[in-house]
Amino acid sequence: MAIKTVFMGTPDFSVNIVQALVDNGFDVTAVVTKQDKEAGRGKKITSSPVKLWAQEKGIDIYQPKTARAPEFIELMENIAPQLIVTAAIGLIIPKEILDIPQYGCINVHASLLPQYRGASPIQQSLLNGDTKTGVTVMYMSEQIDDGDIIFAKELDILEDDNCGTLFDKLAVLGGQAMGDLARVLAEGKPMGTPQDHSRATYCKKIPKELGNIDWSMDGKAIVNLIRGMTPSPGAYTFLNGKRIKIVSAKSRVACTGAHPGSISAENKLAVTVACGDGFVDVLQLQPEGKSVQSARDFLNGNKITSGTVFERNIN
RNA sequence: CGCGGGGUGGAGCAGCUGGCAGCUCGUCGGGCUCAUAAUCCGAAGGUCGUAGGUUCAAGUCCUACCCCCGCAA
Repeated sequence: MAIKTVFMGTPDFSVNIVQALVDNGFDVTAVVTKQDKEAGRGKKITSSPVKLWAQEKGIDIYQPKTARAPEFIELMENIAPQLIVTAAIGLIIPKEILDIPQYGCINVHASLLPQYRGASPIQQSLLNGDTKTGVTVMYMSEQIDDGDIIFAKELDILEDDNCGTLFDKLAVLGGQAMGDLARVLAEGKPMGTPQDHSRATYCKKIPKELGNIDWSMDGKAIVNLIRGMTPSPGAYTFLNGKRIKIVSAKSRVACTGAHPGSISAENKLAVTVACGDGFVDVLQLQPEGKSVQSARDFLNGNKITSGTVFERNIN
């Protein structure tokens, strides 16, 4: 028997989850997603990925300004779903709605809770240089990501992973988790295990200024910053008054008296930058107005001489 | 009509005030090397985003359009 489900989510990550719900036999009768907004060049009106997906599938779409609105609560009562699944919905769900479905309101969160509750779990785990992450399937409560855990799936973070690749991997893992969820629900409403609240950590929305690289930091920290900020909003630095995004890099510890940020153009395959405890070999970058290019291409087109310095400000 | 950068041989770039299309890399052939992402010699490869216009002459000036990208949201 198909479980009547309402899905709530907004970004691409969420699309994978709903798609997986459909693939696993859930009866997704409606999706709730954020309102359309002006975005991008030319300020065009843009719909959320979940909305575009639902339009294609012909599934009902609701875009409340706030989930607390009485008419929205009433709407949910009328739909009377047996289950609500949420994934990265930018809305706070009131208790009145949490209590509607018999199977509860289940959230998919991109971290191993209780670590990284909040808005930017994937970014934070990379910024901290973690080697393991995962997705947690849990009941929603009235507090942020603190509900009882149904189950979690782990994933190793590789050195080459950045926010973009990890996002994709976790979206896939989240999709698999929906398959697991379907099997669990087939045996009735599962019991959740309370989180160890004493070990909880929180992460807020990442401010884009964080991407401004401080070359005096340790190489490892700079590389983790780059990994966590890429592809969006990106880690950046300035050269000759122009912003340059650093897309990927490796670090190595070495003795150097070089001024942090100064470039040594010895290697043709990397832009080698001095940092706090050695060097950061920049492998891919993106000058303002250009597209992403390899360090090799960058060096071919720009006459970089040793002593050129990446700055923190426009100057 | 939010602000701005850009579309030039396979790649990344230069080409100021219009007058034989250049640089770095790659590719192909050859030399030197135990060897090489090193080095030397040589070669191929471009309707300069598209369509018009100005001019004796346009990559270079003017007009319209298409595409890519950064910022801001």
